[in-house]
Amino acid sequence: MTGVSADTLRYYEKAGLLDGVSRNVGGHRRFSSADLNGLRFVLKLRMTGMPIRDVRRYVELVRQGDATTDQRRSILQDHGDRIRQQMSELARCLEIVDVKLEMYDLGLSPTDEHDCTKKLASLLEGTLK
Amino acid sequence: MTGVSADTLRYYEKAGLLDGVSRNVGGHRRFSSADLNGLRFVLKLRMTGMPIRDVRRYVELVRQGDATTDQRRSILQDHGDRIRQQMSELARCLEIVDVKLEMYDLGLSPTDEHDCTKKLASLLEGTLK
DNA sequence: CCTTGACTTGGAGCGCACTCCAAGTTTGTA
DNA sequence: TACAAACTTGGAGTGCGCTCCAAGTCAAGG
Repeated sequence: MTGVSADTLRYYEKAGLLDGVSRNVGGHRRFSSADLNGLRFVLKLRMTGMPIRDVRRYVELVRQGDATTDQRRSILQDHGDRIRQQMSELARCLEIVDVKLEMYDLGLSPTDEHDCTKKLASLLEGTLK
Repeated sequence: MTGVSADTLRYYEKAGLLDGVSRNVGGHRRFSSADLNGLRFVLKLRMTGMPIRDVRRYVELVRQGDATTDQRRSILQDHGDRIRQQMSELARCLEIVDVKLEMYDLGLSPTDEHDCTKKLASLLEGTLK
């Protein structure tokens, strides 16, 4: 349902990223929809580069209840900022890849001296923008 | 100059990510500005998640000259697409983090049933949007 | 010339995040 | 009830990307 492997699920639970996944009589895991949404949120944090130990820390704070909301808020605020940074960094890199592609589409060798190459060099050196 | 460690530089060269870094008489590396821009481009690829083996492949194609421009163009096009995917994925995750933050800012426990919680659940389940 | 610090190499080690395995248990279908 | 498939566990193994180390060489200031 979430695209993660059973092994990863078990690993996440053991690592403390999933809280209170209940079991049936035989001991098999039964994921409630709350478990599922917890997992989905954890996956969003992971997908955006939060290390497992930090996710664990966040999940621990959730378990500790309302007294920790301030800490959690600040964790998420910081993480949101990091995501925004990642996005702008990706945008910068994409620009460079696209300029390089533009060069290829103009049929230029990447070692040629040319306006486009210079633009690329400026971008790479960070002397532009 | 680029923020990468000397060890990483040596590792990248050994791995075939840097082409033709020249040496002085004593065998010490002397990075030309071309080397530097090559490195900077490699770093853009790495920063956007291209694995080292794929960067090596790209660099090998560059070394092989003009006959490989088509392959290189398609590599960069595919990679550009992946970057765009990453960016939209980050945007989706950021939206969810921001909704969660909104909940915290409203002073709600994340386990409360509420409009905002429902919005978050819809986002997590992907039933919305 | 001498010393100190930065460089060279090959190779070992590390942290992260899974991923796989073996041996045993539970579940669902015929 | 039999049996295969899917689950359980602890722990070992894998791949990636560095990062560190030891032993030796080179470079620059006093």
